[in-house]
Amino acid sequence: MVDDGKRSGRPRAGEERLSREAILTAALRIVDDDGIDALTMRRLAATLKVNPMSLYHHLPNKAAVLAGLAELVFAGLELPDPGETVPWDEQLKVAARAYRDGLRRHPNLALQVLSDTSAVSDVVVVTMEPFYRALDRAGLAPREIFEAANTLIDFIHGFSLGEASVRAETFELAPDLLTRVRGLPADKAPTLTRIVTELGADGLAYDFDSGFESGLSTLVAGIRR
Amino acid sequence: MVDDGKRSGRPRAGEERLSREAILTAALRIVDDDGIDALTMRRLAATLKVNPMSLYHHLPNKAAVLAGLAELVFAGLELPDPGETVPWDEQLKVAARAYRDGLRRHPNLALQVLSDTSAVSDVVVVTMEPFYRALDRAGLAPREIFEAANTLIDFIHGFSLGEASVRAETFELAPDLLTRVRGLPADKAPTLTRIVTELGADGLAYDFDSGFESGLSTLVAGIRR
DNA sequence: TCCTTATCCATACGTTGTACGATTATGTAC
DNA sequence: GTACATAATCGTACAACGTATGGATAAGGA
Repeated sequence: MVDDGKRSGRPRAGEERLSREAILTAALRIVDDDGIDALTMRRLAATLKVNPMSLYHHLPNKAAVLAGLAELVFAGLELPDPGETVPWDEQLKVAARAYRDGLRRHPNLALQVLSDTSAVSDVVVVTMEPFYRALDRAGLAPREIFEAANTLIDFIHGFSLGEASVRAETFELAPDLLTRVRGLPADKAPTLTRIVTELGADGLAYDFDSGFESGLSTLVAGIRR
Repeated sequence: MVDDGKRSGRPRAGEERLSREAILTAALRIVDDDGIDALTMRRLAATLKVNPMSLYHHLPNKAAVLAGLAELVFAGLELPDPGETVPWDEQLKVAARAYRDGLRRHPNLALQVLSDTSAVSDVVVVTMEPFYRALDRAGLAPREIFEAANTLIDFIHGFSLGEASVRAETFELAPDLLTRVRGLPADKAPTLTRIVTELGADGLAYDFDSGFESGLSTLVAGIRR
């Protein structure tokens, strides 16, 4: 009989191998490395060198693990706030860029994060303060602040979702769109066809960064009235 | 031995019980009724009174079923285009509202639809033509049309995602936010705290429709420069 | 007629989430 | 100390899942 170090009862004080935090950290690593489908309770337990059932003492089920991950990502968001050193519109953009960057750090989690309302709303009210501050400085009424912030957040969410999905498939937008449009009957989408041919392959080259900046500018311009 | 009507070989001509379309339609029904997790190959087969393995003759795997559903939803999107009977900004809004409505018709699929790039891009180029037309009428340059359309679509996606998630949990935003904010240390989010108290419970009452309209107006104003 | 291909079914395998109960240590009350 | 509730872990087991494999039967072209 070999003592492989595994013991079956409660570990001695200070020797606990598990905690909610440790589990979530390991889970985040798995998801970041190998995608959300790679996260199974068994694999998670294995990386923690623990029996799968031990996880259930710290988290009630797998859904709670996923929710915990969303929470983790959101808690890790720290939006910088340059305050009054810059105009309000720049202040708003800085926060928006940081928000996007935070989501982008864990692309495999984008879906989970963006759709997990409970995790989101717990932290989001504090996280979004820089948005509110900037919009307040812009002179908006309370209700307008609220609505403008929501609009901006929705844009970032939609953008991030697209960015995460597309990145996940290593998808080439420009050439794909070109061939797609060329395959269309010309009268199906005349305006699109004209735009694409006017732009040509080079002009179509799209990158996410400039797409994001463009959207941001449009939104800020709209908020300014 | 009872003949229960089941026969094990190829069905006679005209008696086929399956087709890609029939499978997807049944799948959509399951998802709409009981959510995405309720969609299993076994249940799908059962509702079609067919052996689970029969599905695999028409679709290679479950992922293809999900992709097919996304495709179905997108194909069902028909954006009305009032054309020149209204100003370009109204034309844009009409298309945007229809797009949102289309997504809202299958809230349990929102995630799948919005993250399935391949299904999306195949149909989306045609579907979005009304957007391009309206933006063209606004006098934008080709590149600007492209960017503005993307921004608008991203906003709708983000908005729909939030709407679908929240609806799925029958979540009450206003009272929840109030209690949440009241539980905060007052200096954690001063601007938010001030806004919320200024608005009060009534002013906070939020409904998705007006939130969407507000975002739409902001975006249109931004596009107009 | 023969042969390929299309459609459906039966069986079976590996993987998943997790219910249940046993085992051992901790912390508190006496 | 002794007793006991509670906490942390492990072992076993099960139902449900996606789907690989292969067989049955009919369709349709050669």
